[in-house]
Amino acid sequence: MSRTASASNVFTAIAEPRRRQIIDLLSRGRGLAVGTIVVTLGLPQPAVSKHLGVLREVGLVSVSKQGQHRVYELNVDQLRPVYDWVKSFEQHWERQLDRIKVRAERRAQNLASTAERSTRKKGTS
Amino acid sequence: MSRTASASNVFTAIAEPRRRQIIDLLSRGRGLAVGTIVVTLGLPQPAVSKHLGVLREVGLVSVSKQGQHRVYELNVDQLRPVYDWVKSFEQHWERQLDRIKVRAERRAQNLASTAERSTRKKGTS
DNA sequence: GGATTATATTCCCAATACGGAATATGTCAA
DNA sequence: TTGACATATTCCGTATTGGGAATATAATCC
Repeated sequence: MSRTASASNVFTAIAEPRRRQIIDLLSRGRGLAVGTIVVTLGLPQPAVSKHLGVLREVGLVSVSKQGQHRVYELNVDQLRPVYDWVKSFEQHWERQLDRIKVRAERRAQNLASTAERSTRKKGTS
Repeated sequence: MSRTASASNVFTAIAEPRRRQIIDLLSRGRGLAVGTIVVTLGLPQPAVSKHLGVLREVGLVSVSKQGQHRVYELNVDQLRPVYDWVKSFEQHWERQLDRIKVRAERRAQNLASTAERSTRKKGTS
């Protein structure tokens, strides 16, 4: 299994767009057979099986046999490391938003006082 | 530049552990020279430059020349797609937490009633 | 058993990825 | 200019990736 060798971590697993698609698909509709995924995403079956293999390997999905199909289910908790990592930057956006807000307010102030001044001028002229 | 070719998206860029290290490092200490990164992470300089190249290519960092060094700065907003994607699974954790909570409460109830029963038994015995 | 369906695996291939060593480029200082 | 730094780029080698086609495995139905 060549493609799975170094895909030993979740970050690598989710780097693939198709795999994120599969994850998205699995995140709604609890438990999907491979065939469903194949049809829904319009990918060749071997490709889907391989991607599912990678996801399985890092624990992002788990399988259960159900008759002649395998039903795949998302183990959403395995995404936690990604969530935690990226969440640690949340504050930066907030800070940035704050800066933008402050700047906007300052601009508004300036506009207001400019308007006031020009109004006064108009009024006095 | 071989490694940068298909690393055209942020998800691929952050798949590399070293690159995440670099991002982490840059996230504190606004603006770092390459040499600082090299020393701090203990990686060979060419490796650092290459990784920075990838990060630059996807817009995750930006450079400014400052004398004879280049100062790299994190563009944290470029991590937004990752954040947004993974955040969409937040509710699943909450749901899971809810389930756990409910189960815990049920357990607590059972324990309570068991305790009550045994107390009553004790009391009546 | 034999055919059919569902899925996994294998093989082959072109395209990268990443590391290391060497080298190029750019900047400052004397 | 020469030399010392700081950083980027190139070259090379090996490993890995993902796709496609073919095939293997497994379960189901007749």
